Amino acid sequence: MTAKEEKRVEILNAAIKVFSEAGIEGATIEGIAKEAGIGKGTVYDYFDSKNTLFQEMIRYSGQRFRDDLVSVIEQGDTMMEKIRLISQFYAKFLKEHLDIFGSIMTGQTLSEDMRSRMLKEMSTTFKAVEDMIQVGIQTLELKADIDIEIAASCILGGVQSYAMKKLFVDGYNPDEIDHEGIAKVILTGLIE
Amino acid sequence: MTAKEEKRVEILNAAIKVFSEAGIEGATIEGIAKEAGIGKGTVYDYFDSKNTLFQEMIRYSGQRFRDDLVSVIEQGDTMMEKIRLISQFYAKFLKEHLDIFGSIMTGQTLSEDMRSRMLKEMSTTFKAVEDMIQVGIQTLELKADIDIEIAASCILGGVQSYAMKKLFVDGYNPDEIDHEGIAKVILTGLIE
Amino acid sequence: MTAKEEKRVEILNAAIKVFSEAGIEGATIEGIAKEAGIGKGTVYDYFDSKNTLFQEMIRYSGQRFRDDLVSVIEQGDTMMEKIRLISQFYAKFLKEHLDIFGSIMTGQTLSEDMRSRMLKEMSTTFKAVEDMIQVGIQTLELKADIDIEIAASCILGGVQSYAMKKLFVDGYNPDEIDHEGIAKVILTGLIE
Amino acid sequence: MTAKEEKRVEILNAAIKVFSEAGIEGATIEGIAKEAGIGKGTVYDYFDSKNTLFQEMIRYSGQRFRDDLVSVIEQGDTMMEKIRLISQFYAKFLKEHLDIFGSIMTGQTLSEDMRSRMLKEMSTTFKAVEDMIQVGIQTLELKADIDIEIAASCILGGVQSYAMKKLFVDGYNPDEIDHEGIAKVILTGLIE
DNA sequence: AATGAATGAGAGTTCATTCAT
DNA sequence: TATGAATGAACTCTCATTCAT
Repeated sequence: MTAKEEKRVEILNAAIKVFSEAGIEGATIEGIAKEAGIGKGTVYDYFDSKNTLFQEMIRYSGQRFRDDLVSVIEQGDTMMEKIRLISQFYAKFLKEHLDIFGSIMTGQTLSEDMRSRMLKEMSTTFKAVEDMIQVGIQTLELKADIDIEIAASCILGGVQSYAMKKLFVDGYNPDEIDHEGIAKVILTGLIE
Repeated sequence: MTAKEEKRVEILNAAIKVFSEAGIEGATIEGIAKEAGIGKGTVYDYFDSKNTLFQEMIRYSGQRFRDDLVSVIEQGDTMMEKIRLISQFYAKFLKEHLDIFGSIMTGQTLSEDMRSRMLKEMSTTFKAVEDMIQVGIQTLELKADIDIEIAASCILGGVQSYAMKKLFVDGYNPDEIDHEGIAKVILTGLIE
Repeated sequence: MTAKEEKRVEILNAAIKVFSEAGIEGATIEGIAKEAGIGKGTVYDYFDSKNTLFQEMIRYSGQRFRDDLVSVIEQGDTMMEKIRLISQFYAKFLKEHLDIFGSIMTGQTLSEDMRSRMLKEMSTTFKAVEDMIQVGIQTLELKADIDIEIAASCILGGVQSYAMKKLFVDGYNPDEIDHEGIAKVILTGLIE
Repeated sequence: MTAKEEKRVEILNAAIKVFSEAGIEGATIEGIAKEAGIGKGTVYDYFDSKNTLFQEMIRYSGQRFRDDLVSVIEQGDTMMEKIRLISQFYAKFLKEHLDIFGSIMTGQTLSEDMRSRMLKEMSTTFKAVEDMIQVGIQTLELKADIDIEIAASCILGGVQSYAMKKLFVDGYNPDEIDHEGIAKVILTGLIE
C-alpha cells in the first residue's frame, strides 16, 4: 500500500469513527480531519466532498463488514454454529458502529444517489448469507425446498433484531447475548 | 380534541411527510410549516425546537405504527395469518416511511438523548409482538419452551429484512412480496 | 415603493459602494451587509447569491447611468454643448465609480453569462448617444453621410479616454478637465 | 537571456493566458503552473505572490502591447493609415486578451497599489500615440494648434470604443470592422 | 533548484431561531 | 395568536502559501 493509499484509509477510519458518533449531519469535515490528525484541507485532497467521503466510507465499511462476515461464516462447521457466529459478529459490530450499520441497512441518507449506493452495498452482504444457505441445502442440513432469500432474511433479520433489542434497549454487552438461542429458533422455527 | 391539539397534530403530520422525504438534515422548519399551511414562526408556538419536533414526531409516528400493528395482529386468527399480516403491514409502512422507519429502528439521530427516546419507542412496538407470542404459547400454537424475546426478534427481524430486500433492492411493490412464504419459514424453521 | 423594495435598493447602493472600492473579488457579502447596516443573511433574502447581487447591481447602476446621461444630453442645445456635458458627466461618474464603470465597459467578470449581461447594459447606453447623433444629422448640425455607430464611438470613447487620463494618471479633478476642448476636437477632427 | 530569465518569461506568458481566460479571481497559481509546465511551488521561486505575479504580468503585457503598438504605428505612412492600423491592432488584441485589457484600462484590481501601477502602464502606451501626433503636427498633416493629449484620447478612445462595440456587442470578427471608417471620422470630425 | 502534499484562513451560503408587528 | 423579516453561528469548500524532500 502506497503512502497515499495509507492516508486515504486513515481518513476513512476517522470518518467511520466520527460519522458513527455524530451521525451524518453532526459530523464535520474539520472533526474528521482532527480525528485523522491532519488539516481540514487535506481531506479534500483525497475526497471531493463530504458526500463523496461518506459514500466511500460506506463502501469501505460495507466491504470490511462483508469480508469479516464471510470469514466468520467459514469458521463454523454446522449451520447452527455458523448462525451463532453470525449473531456474535453482528452484536459486536452493532455495538461499535451503530450509525454506520443503520445507514447501510436502512438507506438513511441525504440523496437518492447515496441511497442506491448503500442498498447495493447491503445486497452484497445479503449474497454472502445466501451462499451459505445454498451450501446448507446441498449438504442436506437445510430443507431442500426452502426459498433462499426468505431464509437469508430470517437469519440476518433475526440476529440483527435480537442483538439490537438486547444491546440498546436492555443494555446488554455483546457476549451476554444468547447467540445459541437465537440460532436455534431460526433453525427450528416457532412451532413443533 | 381542542383547536390547539388539532393544529399540533397537523404539524406532526407535516413533519412526518417532510422528514420522510427529505431526511433529517434535509428537512427545514420552513418546509414543514409550508406543508402544514402555516407560518414558520407558528411551529415554534407548538414545539420548542427542530429537535423537539423531530422527537415528538418520532413518538407520534411510533405510536401510530404500534397502534396499527396491534390492530393488524388482532385481525389474524392463526399465528400463520398474524405473521403474514405483520409482513404485509411492514412492507406497506416501509414503502411509505423509509426514513422515519430507519430512524426508529437504528437510532440514527443527532444526539444521544434522541437516540434513547427512539429506542424506547421501538421497544414498545416489540412488546406488542411479545404479547402476541404469549397468547400463541397459551393456545398451544407455539412451542411452550420458546424464549419470547427471541421469537419476537425472529418475527420482526425476519419480515423487516425480507421486506426491505424485496422493496428497495429488487424494486418490488408491497403486494408482490411473498408474505405467506416468510411467515411459514419463521414458524417452521430452516431444518426438517 | 414598498418597504421591501426600499431595502433592496439600500442593499444595491451598498453593493455599488463596496464593489467600487474593493473590486469584484475584494468585495464580501459581509462587507456589503455591514455597509447596508443589516445582517449577512438578510442579503440572501433579497438576492440569491453574490453573483446575482453583482448582476443586479450592474443593471441598476447601468440604468441610473443611462438615465442620467439622457437627462444630461437633453440639457444641451447645440451638439458642442451636448458633448461638453457628456464629458463633464463622464468625468464625475468615473471619479465616483471607477470599478463599476470599468466592469460595465470592459465586461471584466467572472462568468460568460455575466459578461453578456453587462455588454447588453453597455449597448443601451450606446443607444442613447446614437439617438442624439440621429437628431444632429436631421438638424443638419452633423455631416449627413456619417456612420452613426462610428460617431457614437468617437464621442463616448474620446470623452472616456480623456477623462481617465486626466483623472487617474494626472490626478486632476473632474472640473479641471477641458471638456470644451475634447468636444471641439471630436466635432472638428484632427486635420484642417 | 539566462535560463532563469527564460523560465520567468514562460511563467509570465502562462499567466497572461490563464488570467485572460479565467479572470483575476478565477485564475489559480496551480493553473498557471500547469500551463507553464512546471510545479506549483516553482512559481514562488520566481514571484513572491499571486499579486506580484499579476502586477509583473500586467507590466510585461503592457510592455509588449506598447512595443507592438509602436511597430504598428511605424508601418503606416500617412496619419490615416496609422490610425487605421491602430484600430486593426486594437481589435485583434481586444479579441484575444479582453480581461487583461480591461484590467489595464480600468484599474480593476485588488489593491490601490496595483491600480496605480497599471495606470502608469496605461500612460506609457498613451505616450506612444502622443509621439505619433507630435510627428503629425511637425509634418503639417495635423492641425498645428491641437492639444496633443486630447488628440491621443480621441484616437485611442475612438478605436477602442468602436472595436468593443463591434466585437462584443455585435459579435463581429476583428477583420470585419470598418477600420478605415473610424480613422476617417477621427481625423475629419463630425461636422463639415 | 524544483516539487506537490499539507495547511488553514476566509469566503459564500444555509437555516434554526427570535421578535416586532 | 400568528407571522415572516432579520439574524449570525456554523457549515462546506477553495486556494494562496509553505516546506520537507
